[in-house]
Amino acid sequence: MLRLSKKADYALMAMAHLALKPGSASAREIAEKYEIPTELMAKVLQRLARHGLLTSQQGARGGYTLARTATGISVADVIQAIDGPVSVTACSTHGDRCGQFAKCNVRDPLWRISDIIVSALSKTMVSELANDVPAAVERAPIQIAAAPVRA
Amino acid sequence: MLRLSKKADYALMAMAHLALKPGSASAREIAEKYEIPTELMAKVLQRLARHGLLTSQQGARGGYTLARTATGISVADVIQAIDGPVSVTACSTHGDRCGQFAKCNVRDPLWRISDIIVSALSKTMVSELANDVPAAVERAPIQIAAAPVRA
DNA sequence: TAATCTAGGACTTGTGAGGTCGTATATGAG
DNA sequence: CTCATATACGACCTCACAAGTCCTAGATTA
Ligand code: SF4
Ligand code: SF4
Repeated sequence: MLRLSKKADYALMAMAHLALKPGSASAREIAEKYEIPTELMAKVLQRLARHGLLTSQQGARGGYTLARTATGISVADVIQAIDGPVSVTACSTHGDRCGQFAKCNVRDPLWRISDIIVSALSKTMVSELANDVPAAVERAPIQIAAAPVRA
Repeated sequence: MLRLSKKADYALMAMAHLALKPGSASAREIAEKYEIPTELMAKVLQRLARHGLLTSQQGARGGYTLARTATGISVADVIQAIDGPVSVTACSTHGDRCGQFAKCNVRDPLWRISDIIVSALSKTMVSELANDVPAAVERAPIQIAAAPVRA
């Protein structure tokens, strides 16, 4: 439960890889290194590129590069590029009202929890994935009202 | 993505309902009130009872009651009772090692995020779901190291 | 012009969530 | 006593979606 998709997982691995590696890397290269199905990795990278997180270079000797610096891309960015908006409840996105929407008694509290999660994802940058922070020493506390992140 | 299951959702609604209502309530009663499939609601409640979050009374005029006070049950308790341990990654539980486990470069950072999420869920009590806190005024900040909550 | 790469749609497969059914058992009311 | 109303629980069905495959087109370089 609350698990993120494999594609998103792959995406994060690729981003972390690109954050370290200078220059560009091809889909095949990354896929083989992490034992990810090549075609699937390609698709994931394409999506990241389409969402402006990566820049792509076509043709032989082509590949992908981070579009911004690794400190400027959050894992929330990556996840949302792959899986769409993060939503804890079925009702959170647009008018996706589940059958219980009208009578629901837990909607607001759950949205608040959702904000905490999105906030946590937004504050963790790809750079932190790459050079895995040694000990999470003194990180900024997550404040509830700190996330105006909703879609 | 990162959505919680419908069953968990139903469970939280039921818990919030029971937190308000004095005495006990039957599965059918709750199911009808929130337009939840009766048989499914029953199953969810049974599971909550088996995990010690509810006490059940069989037979006519039977039903369910909160086993503890609403301030003593967290939404993490409820979710875990229904869906098992909260895990952001496929590898988080026991030896559920996905194919990439060996070469994975994002495992640790993701677990840290997972801890933040679990922490948020553990700090929100069923009582807060019930009488939806007026404005989330001054809540304790979520600290990263604050969650020794793993399984 | 052949090899290598991205781009992207169409397709197949597998899994698990959501929901249903059937049956056994407990219990109070009439 | 027995009937209506509950919980208890396993087996089953169904269907959407995640994960993965395949195929074709177009860019780039050696
Ligand atoms: S049950 Fe309530 S919280 Fe869950 S999806 Fe429906 S409206 Fe949203
Ligand atoms: S890819 Fe890494 S983080 Fe994701 S499940 Fe596998 S081991 Fe865990």
